[in-house]
Parts: sequence; C-alpha cells; structure tokens
Amino acid sequence: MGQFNEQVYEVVKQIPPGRVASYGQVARMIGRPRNARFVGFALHSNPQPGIIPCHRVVFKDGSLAPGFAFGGPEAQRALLEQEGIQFLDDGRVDMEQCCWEVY
DNA sequence: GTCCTGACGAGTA
DNA sequence: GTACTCGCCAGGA
Repeated sequence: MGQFNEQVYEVVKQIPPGRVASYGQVARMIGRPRNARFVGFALHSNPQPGIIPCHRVVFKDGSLAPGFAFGGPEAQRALLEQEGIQFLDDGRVDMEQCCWEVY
C-alpha cells in the first residue's frame, strides 16, 4: 500500500467525536486536494475496524455515500447522533457546526 | 504485465 | 441552475 492510505487513516483516526470531516478536507490535509475520491476508496478498501471512524467522514455537502457499508445510512446516522452531531432536515450532517477544525 | 473501476470535488459548458 | 468532464492513486480482474 502506498503512504497515501496510511495518511488517510492517520487523519481520519484523529477526527474527534462529535465532529465530521469531508473527503476533500481529509485529502487536503494529507497534501492531496484532488484525491478526495481515493480518501473514500482508501476507507472502503482498508477500513481498520475500531480504528478508523469511517462514519465521521462525509461529503462536502454533509451527506454520505449512497451505498454505505455499515448496514445502511440509518446506522451511520445513529452513530453520528450518538456523538452529538446534529442532522439537518435534509438528513445531512450539520457541517456548519460539526465540521472538524484542525488546530 | 495491462486495463478498468472506484465512499469525491471543483471547474467549465 | 443543471450537466458533464478532468484530476488523481490504488487495487482487483
């Protein structure tokens, strides 16, 4: 595996509870602003169970991929709600309040 | 070994 | 405002 995936995991692992990050944001953090695609692909390809909170990585819009792998979008929504993430009426994450800020 | 596809995002037409 | 294309890397067939 290339370091790209490792970097992705490293960043995603650092997302604190109650916060979400977009694929593009993660991609930008690892120095690959155009690799947002592969951020999601990396998580899909090699999700370390219990280490990588994939559910905290969402679209820039705040919504998730159509074919999620947790067991349905409902499962993810439940997980995010448990962490205190607020959902909009559209069923999207409130990126305005929950977007992960890098220190 | 080569070709194709894949959890995105931003720009252009 | 909507639709389409390009960019980028890695893994599977």
